[in-house]
Amino acid sequence: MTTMKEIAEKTGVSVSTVSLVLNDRDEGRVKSGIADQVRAMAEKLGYKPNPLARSLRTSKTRILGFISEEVATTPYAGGIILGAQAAASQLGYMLITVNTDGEDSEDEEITALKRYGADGFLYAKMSNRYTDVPESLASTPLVLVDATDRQGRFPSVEPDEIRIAHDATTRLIEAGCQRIAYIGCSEPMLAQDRRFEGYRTALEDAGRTYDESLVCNVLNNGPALQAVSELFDSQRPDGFFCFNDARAWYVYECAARRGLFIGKDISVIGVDNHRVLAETLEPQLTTVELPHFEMGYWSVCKLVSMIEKRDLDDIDMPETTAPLPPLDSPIPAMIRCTLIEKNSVAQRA
Amino acid sequence: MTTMKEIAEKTGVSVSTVSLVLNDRDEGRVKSGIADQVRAMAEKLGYKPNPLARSLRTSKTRILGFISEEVATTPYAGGIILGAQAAASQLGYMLITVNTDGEDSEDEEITALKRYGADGFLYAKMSNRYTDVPESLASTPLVLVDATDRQGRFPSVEPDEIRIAHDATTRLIEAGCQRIAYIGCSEPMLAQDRRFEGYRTALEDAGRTYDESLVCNVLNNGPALQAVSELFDSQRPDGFFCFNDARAWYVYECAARRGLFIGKDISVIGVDNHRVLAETLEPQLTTVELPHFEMGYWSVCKLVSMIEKRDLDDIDMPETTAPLPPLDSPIPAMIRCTLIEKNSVAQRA
DNA sequence: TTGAAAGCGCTAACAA
DNA sequence: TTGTTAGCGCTTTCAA
Repeated sequence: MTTMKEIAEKTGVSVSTVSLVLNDRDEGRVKSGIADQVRAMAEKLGYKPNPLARSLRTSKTRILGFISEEVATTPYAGGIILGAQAAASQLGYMLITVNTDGEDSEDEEITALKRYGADGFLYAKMSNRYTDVPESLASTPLVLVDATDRQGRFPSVEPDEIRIAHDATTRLIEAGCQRIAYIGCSEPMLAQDRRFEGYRTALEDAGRTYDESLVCNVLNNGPALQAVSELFDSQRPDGFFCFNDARAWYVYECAARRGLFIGKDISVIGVDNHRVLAETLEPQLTTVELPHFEMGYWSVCKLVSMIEKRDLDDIDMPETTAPLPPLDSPIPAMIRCTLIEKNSVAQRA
Repeated sequence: MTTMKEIAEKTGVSVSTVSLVLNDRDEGRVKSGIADQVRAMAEKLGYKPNPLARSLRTSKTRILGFISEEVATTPYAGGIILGAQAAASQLGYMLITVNTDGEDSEDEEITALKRYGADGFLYAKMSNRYTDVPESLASTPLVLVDATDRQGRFPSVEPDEIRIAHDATTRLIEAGCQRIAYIGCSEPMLAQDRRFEGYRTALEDAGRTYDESLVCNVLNNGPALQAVSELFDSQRPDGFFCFNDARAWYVYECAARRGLFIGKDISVIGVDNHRVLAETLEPQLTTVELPHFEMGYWSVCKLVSMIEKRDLDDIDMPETTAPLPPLDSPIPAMIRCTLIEKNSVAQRA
């Protein structure tokens, strides 16, 4: 590893000059001839600054801590982390991802990260909920990801759940569904409340009346299938908006057992948390993809702008995001919908 | 943040003494009275060493790089990372997880990590394959995770695929299944070859003849369901060993469409890559969980033992896991798989 | 316009 | 048994 010292020696200048030049602080302070020489030598020797030494001096590490309970364990987390990493690397930061098992380890991991000098933190949850931020985090720059600070002290980046649900339900309406059910989540969380709201207002916006007997909130196990089954038979819906793919699966199962086909007899849109389902059932199940990548990406941009106290308007998203597919599907019952939208990420505060 | 200097001043000794004591190198070099005083003061002041400064001096960072293509994007990766993180944190290391999008970014990320001073690397793949290790990694301590070095230069930690398949198939035999099918993966990879081998030898070990018409290797999409369907009808198997849960899904689908029930009419064991399925279909599907946590954990132990050039026999797995072979296991490249069986297979008399 | 010098917090060889 | 000293590689006054 080449050091500034070597460059200084080989160029016949002092280390301070090298430092000045290589940090682009030479404007009007170092003769441009010298500056050029230094730069050339640095290039030739393949100089790369030693971040450790720099950090020791500046107490800025360009390290970001990404803290999540289960996030990194769940499939959909991947997108968030990927996005966060992309942004970090583009902005010259390094992302350290840490999983905490909920309780104990959390504070430990946070202190560890702090000692390594993390400049700021991302605090991510699995699904949008009101969240209490651990005290140990309160003193450093912090952005919540797919979570909302209960005390409203910290900025957060979250998907626009209402809109997601509104869009999905509207799709079902436009596909000609008459009786649209909502298979939700019976655990309390923002995502559930908001998706339900989106479902409801979409119906109302289309001039329909919301019918609570078409709603069924279940957990991810046990009696869920039974509950969906009952709804299926008693209400005979022809369209389903599902909180996630696990729930869409129950509908799928009901249909299979009754000899019905999704995309033909009934329409289903599910928010796709676990990519498997989309991959496995692709032709039949319509999925809504949450803008995970974008969430991660945007959170990091936000965080860095806080750390460096500057606007990051110049930073734009990479082109990885897909546009909304047109709604011209020939078979109305089969709506293929991959909803990835940059602007469906709502930014708060 | 308290520094050694402060401790030195408040205790009236020199920094070197403090350093000696706090690094437990004071045996016979510092009077025990002084040592005690120093330790007490450190404790009182809540001293934590500054890893940056230490690293700058020692050029050891206690940072480990975890590199994976898609791993962190896929659900089952979570376990590996969790395990790796657990081990790292227990051994006093920090894990930096990096996703590369395959080609370009890989070398970049690696160099970045190297500049941050990573002491060693974990290189993980999604499913056991022969892997070419990037040149940039060849010079540092390295352990492959769920992958095998094509040139055999680096140690790797992988599940015992043959045994997994053998166990699963045997289980089906014991459950009384007469015609056991294997739904495999048609992409070439070690895991597929080995699982197939395990399936086959299990049959033979039970005195049965392997029948190739009961084997169906498919991809994860398109014609897969069709192929499984045909096998289902033409061969009428009563037991299925599936390469992964996506494939178990096809069997599930076939059963549902024919009014059959898993766990009653047919038995299915699938290797559970995507935890969702286990959660959703828990009562019906028998799953084999790969020892992901253990793989991660053990890889880190192995890596650290290489870095520190010492045995880690004293390090044992946390309680959540099954016993592991000693580090100098006769087949060093292979880790014995821990089979976690969640549910029972349909029992036939 | 440049360089000398101090120091970030720590370790380690060497003196005392 | 303890302290002095010299850095690790970099940034940043302050003088020249």
